[in-house]
Amino acid sequence: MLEHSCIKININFSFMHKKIRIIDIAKMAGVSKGTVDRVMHNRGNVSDSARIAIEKVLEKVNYKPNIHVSAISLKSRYKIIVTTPEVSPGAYWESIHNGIRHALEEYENVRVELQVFTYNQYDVYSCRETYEKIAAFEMDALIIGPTFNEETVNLCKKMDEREIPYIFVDSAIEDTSPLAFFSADHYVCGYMMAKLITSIIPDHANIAIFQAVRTGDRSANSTILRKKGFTDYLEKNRCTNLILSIPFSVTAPEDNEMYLSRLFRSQRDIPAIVVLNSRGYFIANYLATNHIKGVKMVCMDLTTANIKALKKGQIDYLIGQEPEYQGFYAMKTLLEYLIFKKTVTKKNYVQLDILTRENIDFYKNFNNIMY
Amino acid sequence: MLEHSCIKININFSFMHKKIRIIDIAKMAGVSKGTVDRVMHNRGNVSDSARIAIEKVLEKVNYKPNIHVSAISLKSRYKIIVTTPEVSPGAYWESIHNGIRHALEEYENVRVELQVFTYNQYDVYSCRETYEKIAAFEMDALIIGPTFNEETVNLCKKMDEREIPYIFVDSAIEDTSPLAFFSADHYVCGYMMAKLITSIIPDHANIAIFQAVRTGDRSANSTILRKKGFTDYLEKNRCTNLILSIPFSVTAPEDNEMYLSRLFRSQRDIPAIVVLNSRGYFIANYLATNHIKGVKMVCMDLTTANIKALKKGQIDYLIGQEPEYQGFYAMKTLLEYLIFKKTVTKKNYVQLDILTRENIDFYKNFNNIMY
DNA sequence: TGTAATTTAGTGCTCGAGCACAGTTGTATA
DNA sequence: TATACAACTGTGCTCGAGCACTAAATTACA
Repeated sequence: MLEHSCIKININFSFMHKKIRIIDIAKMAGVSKGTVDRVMHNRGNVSDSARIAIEKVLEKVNYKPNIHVSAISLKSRYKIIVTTPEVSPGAYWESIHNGIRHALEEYENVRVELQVFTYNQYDVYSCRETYEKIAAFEMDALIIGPTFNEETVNLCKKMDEREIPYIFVDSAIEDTSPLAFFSADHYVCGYMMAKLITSIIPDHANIAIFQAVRTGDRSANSTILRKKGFTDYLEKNRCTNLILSIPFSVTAPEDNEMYLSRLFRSQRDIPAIVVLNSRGYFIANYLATNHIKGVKMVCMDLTTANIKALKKGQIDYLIGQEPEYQGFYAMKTLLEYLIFKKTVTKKNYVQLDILTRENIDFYKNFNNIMY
Repeated sequence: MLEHSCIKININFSFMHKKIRIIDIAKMAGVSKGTVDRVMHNRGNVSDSARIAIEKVLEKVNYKPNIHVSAISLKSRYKIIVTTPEVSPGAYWESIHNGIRHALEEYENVRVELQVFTYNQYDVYSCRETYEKIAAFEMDALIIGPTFNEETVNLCKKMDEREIPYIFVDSAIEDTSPLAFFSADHYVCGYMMAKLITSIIPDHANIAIFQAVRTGDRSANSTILRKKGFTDYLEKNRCTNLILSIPFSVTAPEDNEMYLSRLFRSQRDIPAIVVLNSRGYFIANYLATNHIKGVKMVCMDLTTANIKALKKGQIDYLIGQEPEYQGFYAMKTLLEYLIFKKTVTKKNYVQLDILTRENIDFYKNFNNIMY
C-alpha cells in the first residue's frame, strides 16, 4: 500500500484570529481610542508623547481596520465630478459608469454629490466646452475619462493650481500629475492583438485596420498607443503582412458602408480585420449582410453588440479591458484617499481578457463579482 | 460648429437613495423589527397575520440588507470540513484554499472551526481512507475537492443520510446532490484548448497529450471531461491531427523523462503538446533542457511554475480556472446558506481565462481583487 | 496669582442587522 | 376563575470605527 497523508488543520477563529481593535491599541499605548483615531487619521491636536506612544504600538501590531465597520460609520460629504465621452447603452463607457456607481454603493454612508459631464469623443470642440464648464465648478475631486491630449492637459493644469485631485480612467495622459490612473496598457493591447490575428491567418496575408476619423485630425490617445503596439509586433516578428487602413466616420455614418465596399472592391483578398476601437460589430454586420465569409477578426471591448458578433462566430477574439473594474476602483480609491487619506498606487493597469465564443458564456463582469 | 452635448446629472445620495432598513419595513407592516427579522430568516414563531403583512411590504419594497452591518453583527458558530487533494505551494489547490480563507475573513465575526483533510490525488486508497475518517466526524457542512468518482459518491451518500450540506469545488461529481458546485466547464475547457492549439500549428500536425496515470487505472473526473471536449473539437472540425498520448507517473517520477525521450525518439515531428492537468511546466522544462525548440504548448492552470514557463515563451497559452474564486464563493455560499438560509444557485461555472506572455503581467488573481 | 485662551484627552453617541431575553397575548385544563 | 403553558411580539443590547462634544490640562498674558 502506498504512503499517503491526511493533514488535519484546526483553524479555530475564536482562539487564533484575535483581531486588534482600535481600543486595544489605545490600551496598549495608555491613551483613549479618540487619541488613537486622531493619530491614525492625522487629525492633529495630539501631544508628541501620546503620538509617539501610539506610533510605537502601531509598528508592533498589524492593525487592519474592519472595513465593514468603517463603511457604516462614515459621515463625510463630498462633491465629485465625473467627465467621460458620451454613454450609450451596452457600450464601453456605460460599464465604467456602472463601476463608479457600485463604488458609491459600497460607501453608502458617505454623502457624495456626483455630477457627470459628458462630451462627444469625436469632436474636440465639445470636449473643450465641457472642460471649460468643469473648470469653473467647485468640487473635492475629479474623475476623467480622457480623449484629447491638449484639452486634458489644460484642464489638469487648472486642477493642479486649485489642488483638486483627479484620477484617470480608460487611459492616462502625459504631462499631467493625477492622483492615479486605471487603464489597460494600450500598447501591449495592440501588440497582443497583432499576435492573435497573425496566429490565425496565413503568413503575408493582408490585414485591414478600422480607425475613426476625428475633428481636428487627432486620434484618441488609446488608439494611437494600440496602433503603435500593433505595428511594433509585426516589425519585431518580421511579419510582412500588408496593412490597410479603413476610415470610419462618426459625423457622416452614411459614408462608412461606402468606405468598406470600396476596400473590398479594390482588394480581393482581405482575410483579417483588426478593430482598435469598440466598433467591431459594425464591420461584422457589414460582412454578414454582404455575405463575405472567411474573414478573421480581432476586436476590442465586450459591448453587447460585440459579444453578439463573437457568439455568432463573426469575431474570433475579443479583448476586454475591465471597464467596470476601472470605474469601481477609480471611485473607491478617490473616496479612500479623501476620507482616510490612504496612500494611493498611481499606476494601475487592468487585465486584458481574451474572449472567444467558447469562454464568453462564463465571463463575469465586475457587476457579477461584487453581488 | 458641430452639435454636442453636455449632460449634467446630479446624484445626490442624501435625497434619492433612501435605503430601506429593517425598521422601515417593520413600521410599514405595523410590527416590530424583531418580527420582520423572524419572517426574513424563517425563524418561526410568527402569526399568519403578521407574516402576511410583512410579506406584502417585502413584495413592494426592494429590501437589500446592508452587507457591512450583516457581517459585523453575526454571532453564529459552525464546524466546517474541507477535503481536497494535497496542497503544494504556488500550485492549484493552494489557491482554492486561499479563497476559502478569504471568505472566512470576510465573515470574521462568525466563529468557524475549520478542519482540512487532504488526500493523495493519485492514490485511490489514500482518498478512501481520508473519506472514511471524514464520514465519522461531526460537522455542519463540507467542502469537497473531488478526484475519484466512486469514493466521492459513497461519501456524499453518507452526507445525504445525515442531512449535511456539501459543496464541490474544482469539479462536480455525478449521482450526488450537492448544495452547489463551483467549477470550470471542463468539457468546454478541453474544447477550447483544442481550438487554441490547432490555431497555431499547421493542419495535420501531430499533437501530443500529457496525462497522469492513476492507481486503479482511473483518471480524474475533470481530465476525462477535458479530453472528451478536446477530441470532440477535432472531430467536429474534421481535424486530421494525429493524437499521441504521453503517460505521466506520479508514483515513479523517474520514469517520466524516459517516457518523454521515448516519444521524441519515435516521433520526429511533434509540433504541439497539450497538457490537460497543471503539470505543463514539467514538459516545458524537459524541452528546454533538451534544446527541443518550436514546440507549441497549451496548458492548464496559473501555477507559479506554469506562469514562469509562459513568460519564457515555452508555453503559448495557459488556461486559468479561477481557483481563488471557486474557494471563496464555495465558503461564502456555504456560510450564507447556514446563517441566512439564503437560496443557493446550484451550478456555478467559473471563467476560463486565456493567458499569454503578453497579458499575464496584468492578471489579478482573486486575492488582489478583494483587497 | 488669577483668568482667558488654547491645546489635548476622553466619553459617549452614531450607523443597522442579528439575536437573546423579557414581556404580552391567547388558549387549554384543573 | 385561577393557573399553566404555549405562541407570539417587542425591547434593547451587540459588534467597532468615526467623530462630535465635553472635560481636563496646559499655556498665555494681564
